[in-house]
Amino acid sequence: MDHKLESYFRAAVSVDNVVFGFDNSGLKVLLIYRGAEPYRNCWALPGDLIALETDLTSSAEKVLQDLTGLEKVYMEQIHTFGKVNRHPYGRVFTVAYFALIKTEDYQVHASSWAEEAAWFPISEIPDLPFDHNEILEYAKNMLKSKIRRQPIGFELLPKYFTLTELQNLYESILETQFDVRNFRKKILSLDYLSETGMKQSSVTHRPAKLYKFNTKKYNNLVHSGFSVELNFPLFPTENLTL
Amino acid sequence: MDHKLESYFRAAVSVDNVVFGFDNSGLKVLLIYRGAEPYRNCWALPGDLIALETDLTSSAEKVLQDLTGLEKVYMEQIHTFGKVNRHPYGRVFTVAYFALIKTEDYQVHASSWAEEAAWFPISEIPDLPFDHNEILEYAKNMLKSKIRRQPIGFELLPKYFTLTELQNLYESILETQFDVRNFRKKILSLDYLSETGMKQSSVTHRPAKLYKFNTKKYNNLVHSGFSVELNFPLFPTENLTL
DNA sequence: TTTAATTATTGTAAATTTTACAATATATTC
DNA sequence: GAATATATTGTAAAATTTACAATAATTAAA
Repeated sequence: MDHKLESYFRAAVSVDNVVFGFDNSGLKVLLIYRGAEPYRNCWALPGDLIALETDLTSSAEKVLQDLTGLEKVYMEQIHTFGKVNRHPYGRVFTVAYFALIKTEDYQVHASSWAEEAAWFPISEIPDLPFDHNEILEYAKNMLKSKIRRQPIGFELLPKYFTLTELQNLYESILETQFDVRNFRKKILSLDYLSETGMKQSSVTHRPAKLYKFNTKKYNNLVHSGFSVELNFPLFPTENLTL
Repeated sequence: MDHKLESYFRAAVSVDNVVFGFDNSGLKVLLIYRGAEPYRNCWALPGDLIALETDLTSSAEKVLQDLTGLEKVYMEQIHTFGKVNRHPYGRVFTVAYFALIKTEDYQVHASSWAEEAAWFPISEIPDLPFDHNEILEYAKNMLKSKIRRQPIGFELLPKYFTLTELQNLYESILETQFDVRNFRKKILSLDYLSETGMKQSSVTHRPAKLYKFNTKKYNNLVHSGFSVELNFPLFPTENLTL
């Protein structure tokens, strides 16, 4: 078997990141305009081949940092895609990650391998090269399923946010609507939000209270074994099945 | 960059399967005794390097089929592990899968690269080579989390089973206990089990009714958008947080 | 300063689900 | 038929979820 061993060591592995952001107009995904072959001059997910001396996790973080300049971002591995012909240059497996970033903290960097970077509304994603559309679908489903079980939504919001913003975020991701009173009751009952005492300013109507995610409270809850799942549906019995 | 391109194509990718089985004495994992280097003469997860002409998914199925002779088994990708030094022969990424099999259908095959194969109780797993213990932890958590949301438990049981067996299965996987009455009410209310009209035989006590998983009912439920999550806790408020 | 416009905030009763808890039924073996 | 062993079932209390609309706070305009 030893004489065959080297025949296995001719694959490449890449990471592809699905970077989600959120603003008042909804959920967004960051795409780059490829400046290099293959698929030069196409919008695609930010990704790169992995250097053999770099850990998988580090590679994913590096791709994101090169693109956004952000460190310590919420990232999670989604799935690995490995069809034989998914890459024109050879056998390339790709490990997909998703990342959640606060768009207000983000500065566009056109990085080495990207001529441009831009936010695309989740509902207006163009045809992407490789299997990137499939990866994006996976990422969307994972986000949907994850936000129901863990308070990751806060990674997409500014440090201080209103309950209305939070509700909009949940509604965008889950593609459904919630009753205002029930949503607030539920999210506050989970007891990991804190009032900041501050209010919105420069709005032309009653300003909303600003809340923040209370990491300490949350960790205590999790540590004490409390379930922090958000039970849905909360409104006109929408059916959410995974 | 082209002159560097080939430097990326020197990785290998493997699949490692965590194969779960279940019998009256609890949850089991299938391990093989390695007959080849590296880590010859160690118990390890069944896995193999991927041939470059084989799709990722097919490779995972092939490893399992070589080992068990089973096709059309419930399999799902868990996670990909890619630390630089996880394999002594070079840069090897491994994609971990878990599989659920009905042990009664299973025939032990000592396959090409395995001298032996044996079931290990989930609580008695030895030290494993590579990062296999870590992979197994991932798999256990995934199974725990998945069985709460999808009726995959049936993949581990015989075609016909009793509610007591089903409860034992859930209790083994979730490492908790349920009240008999509440468990039955809940699982029957989900309405994807059918009575078969048959009963246990050759037991020395009141025989239990045999049920089966009704795929048609289940698909209808899912299709009609019904949630088939099993809400826990069902018993002395055990705290299950993910 | 009043009015209009806009969004924020809050309570409650009904329905549903979950929980806690133990007595009775059905089979085999002796 | 008595002993043994497991299977099966109901109900009331508690908790959660649901459905539903009036009032509050701010700015801009009149």
